[in-house]
Amino acid sequence: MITYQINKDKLEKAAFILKTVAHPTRLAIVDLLSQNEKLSVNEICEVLNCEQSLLSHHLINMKLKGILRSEKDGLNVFYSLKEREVMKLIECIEHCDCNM
Amino acid sequence: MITYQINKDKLEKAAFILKTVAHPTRLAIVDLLSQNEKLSVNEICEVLNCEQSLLSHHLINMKLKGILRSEKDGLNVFYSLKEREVMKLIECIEHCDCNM
DNA sequence: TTGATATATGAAAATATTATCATGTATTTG
DNA sequence: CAAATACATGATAATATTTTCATATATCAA
Repeated sequence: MITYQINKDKLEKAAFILKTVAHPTRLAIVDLLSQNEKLSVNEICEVLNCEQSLLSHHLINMKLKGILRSEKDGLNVFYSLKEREVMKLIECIEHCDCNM
Repeated sequence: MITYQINKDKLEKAAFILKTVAHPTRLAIVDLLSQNEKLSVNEICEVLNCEQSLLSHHLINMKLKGILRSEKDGLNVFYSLKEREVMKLIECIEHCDCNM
């Protein structure tokens, strides 16, 4: 008999966070921000070579989901990691050698 | 000037793995299998209360992406975690307190 | 105030994922 | 062999995500 105790809520929450990060561009954003305290949309835009509006959508989405925070300074908006824990995901994935 | 060295390939690979796991049912599967060396489709089906065919799709998908392995034994097919590293994702997520 | 720059917004289009259903295959049992 | 069980498959439908594009807003500088 298999027992299973994990909270369904927790799973959904976790999947939700994972989904937020499970995208090359968004993963790159997390990665970038784990190496740079804060970056403006424009800076990220250039480094990642991503269309401004699309990047904006991503950033806002990630902020909404609690992964990033933003702070306005004049014309710029600087984004930074809200939960530096998320960095661990990247590390974990980098060490994980799933064959594909 | 921001430097960015991460391999684009690696990001895509990582996002790919993450996507595979970023789903409540699939996360539950990983979780279940981290606590039980191997389980048959039927067992997982019952514990998760998931429709057989849908579960099969999930399992095969996860196997295809290198997260699970399967082994046939008579009528049953037993699935197990191929990369126990993936468990760390769960732990990580559980400790991560992203506010949502 | 005008123009330029940085970012956001929202609708629509393109694409991908997830779920459902009907049916197929393999294995075991009687 | 026929029936039952466990699982897989594949098409389609339902839904969600991602991208694009046109435009809006805010701030700064001249």
